[in-house]
Amino acid sequence: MLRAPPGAGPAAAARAAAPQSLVHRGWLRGDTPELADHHHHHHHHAHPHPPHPHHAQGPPHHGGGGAGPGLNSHDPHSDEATPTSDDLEQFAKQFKQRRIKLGFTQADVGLALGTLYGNVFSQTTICRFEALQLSFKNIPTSIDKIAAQGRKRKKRTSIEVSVKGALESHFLKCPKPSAQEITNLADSLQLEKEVVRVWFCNRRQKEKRMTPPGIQQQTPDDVYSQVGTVSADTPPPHHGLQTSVQ
DNA sequence: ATGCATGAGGC
DNA sequence: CCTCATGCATA
Repeated sequence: MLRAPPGAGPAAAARAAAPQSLVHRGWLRGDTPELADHHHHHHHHAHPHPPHPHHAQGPPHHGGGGAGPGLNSHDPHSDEATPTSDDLEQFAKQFKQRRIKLGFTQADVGLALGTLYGNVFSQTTICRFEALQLSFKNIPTSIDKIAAQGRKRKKRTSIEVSVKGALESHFLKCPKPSAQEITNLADSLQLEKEVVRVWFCNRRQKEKRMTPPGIQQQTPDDVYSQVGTVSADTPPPHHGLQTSVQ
């Protein structure tokens, strides 16, 4: 699966990466996401805990699937990085292509980022970023998360396919069962209540990633009926589907 | 690439 | 307890 980078360890990866303050504005609209060495870069060290709004809700993210209609309510006030879903998509795409071209793995990138900014990203995060399954609510939070880890993680319980099927069935009927329902469902399936509860939580998250706003399953005509409502913006065709896997 | 798990923050 | 963002471990 993951193989060592072609004659290049993390060191090489670190040497190569150098976007600007990834955790800030530079990373969404700055110059091209060049992984190749750059020029100036005043390393303003990563601040411990800026009063970042941990996670604001309201998913402006849309799946890479269908072209994202201009649903952005770009705040007119000249603050700054009000990332456009469109920009993100383009950036992610270029980012991935560049990364692959240079022969780096997602893990390499995440590690390199950590080496440079003390902000480590996991392979998972890089992967989800490239797949546009991240919302950018808070990029710098990974620090909080990894810092909080110092506990014994429960072994991943593997749920049998048959059981998964049963859970799926219930999910279709009731995506959000009550504590009581979870309890007896867990009982009938011989699983810990917590496992079932978490399963539903994760299943709901998955649902949102698979059916994000922007996935019009209606007739193509419908997508055109909304132009002129939000903005006279011209939605670029984009790609149809993200089928390319590593 | 993705499934299950952990945690923060919000009701 | 839920939602979200993340990550370890795994298929």
